[in-house]
Amino acid sequence: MPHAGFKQFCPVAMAAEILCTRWTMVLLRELIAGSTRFNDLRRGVPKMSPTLLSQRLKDLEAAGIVRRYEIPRKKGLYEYRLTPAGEDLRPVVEAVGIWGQRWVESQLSLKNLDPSLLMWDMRRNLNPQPLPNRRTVIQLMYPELPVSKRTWWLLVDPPGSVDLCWDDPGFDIDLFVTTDLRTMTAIWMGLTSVEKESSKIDLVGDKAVARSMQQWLGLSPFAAEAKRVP
Amino acid sequence: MPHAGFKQFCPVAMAAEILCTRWTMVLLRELIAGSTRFNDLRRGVPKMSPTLLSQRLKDLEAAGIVRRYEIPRKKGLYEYRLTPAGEDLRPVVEAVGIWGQRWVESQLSLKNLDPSLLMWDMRRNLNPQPLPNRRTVIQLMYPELPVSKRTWWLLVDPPGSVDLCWDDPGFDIDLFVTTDLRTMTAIWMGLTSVEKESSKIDLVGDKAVARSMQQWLGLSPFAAEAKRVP
DNA sequence: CAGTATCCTATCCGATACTG
DNA sequence: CAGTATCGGATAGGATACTG
Repeated sequence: MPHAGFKQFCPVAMAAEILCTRWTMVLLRELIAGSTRFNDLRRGVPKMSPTLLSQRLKDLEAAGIVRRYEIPRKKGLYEYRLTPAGEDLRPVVEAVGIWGQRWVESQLSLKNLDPSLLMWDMRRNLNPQPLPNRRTVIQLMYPELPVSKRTWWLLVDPPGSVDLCWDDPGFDIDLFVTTDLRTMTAIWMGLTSVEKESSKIDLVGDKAVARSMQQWLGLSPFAAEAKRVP
Repeated sequence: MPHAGFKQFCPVAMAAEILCTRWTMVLLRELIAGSTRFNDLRRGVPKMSPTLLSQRLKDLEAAGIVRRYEIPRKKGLYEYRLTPAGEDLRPVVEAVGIWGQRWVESQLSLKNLDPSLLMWDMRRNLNPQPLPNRRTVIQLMYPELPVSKRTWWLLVDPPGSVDLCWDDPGFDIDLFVTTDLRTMTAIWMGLTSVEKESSKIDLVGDKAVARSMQQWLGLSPFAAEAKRVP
């Protein structure tokens, strides 16, 4: 009988029974990063089937880690929110992420490029502060990708709203960024920098916005952690 | 195809691919607690089949987390030791254990009683310091258990050696402890104390050793973490 | 002591399509 | 939008016995 428990009273074992099932840690990361709606979660774990996502959310609910609420005055819309027990998983997910950033070889991570995921994360962490105090539109283009995933727009509306579009929003573009997905991902992960990769990045448009790119690009939460793998 | 990767460059996902497979977290706890030999590891994860243990150790080796050494001058004896990457997993395992101690209901943990595991852990964490400065022998008895698992002996030899026996070592006994496994486990986990459970524990022998039981019993590494489940 | 070898199956999971 | 329904298949892993 695969997947009985570990039969250990140890808290590590008990917790691992809940936390260390396939996809769970990744889903928790997504919840902790702030996604609450089913389809937002799907975006964050695109390779997970909706059936399994649904299943895992139920498991987490049964474990007291998330709760499902209907949004007030919106019939049929739901939110998954972390309970205090769920919030308290933040140190766990952080520890896992820090270890991954330190010890997993970049080559391996960079085998899993995914523009939707990257852009979704960039949207989440983008820092509007260095940008002009007006609506700013940045177009990112990865020429090597098929048309449907090639071009993306980030709309930044002061003071803090950031939107991601995969269709031309029609506004004037402040900055055109053209590069390859691997370079952009490596920068976002903190493995390199805009400056170091300047030969691989083409920036056209507002000089100030271009110059502050490394700043407004909010990097991965783990970007500051240096690689330790020998 | 079950069990491909998550296809995410995120360090949490990359790390989870390595760390969140079945048994791995529990095995890591055992390695971090200090077990190095194959059969010691088996003792720490008794419900894991040797085949799978062997498999996981190979996986961990491939991931750069453990290394296998032949013990010098002892042909055929091996040790599994954590690499720096493995040592750096300590914060991960700690975070998982702390969360488990805080949020997993005691009832659930205490469904997984196991005298061998408990005694093995008691041996590891026992604190000889409050004991007399001579060889001290403590007999633990769980009358409800079958004979083969009923009686255990802890041999403490100053300054720091602690042995566990499951056959009468023959020495004079300083303290006879008789209780039930659930009570002893709950105490060891920090869920209650020797004093609170005094009605369920029978202590016969050296008064001083009996009185300092709560002290020399080295508790679980997570015992200090208070339950938070509502 | 330190593992292999073998067998077998329960179950997890991926894929796809569909619904209120 | 927020999930369910259904299906098949791979495989992880449990049980047990055995070996140098």
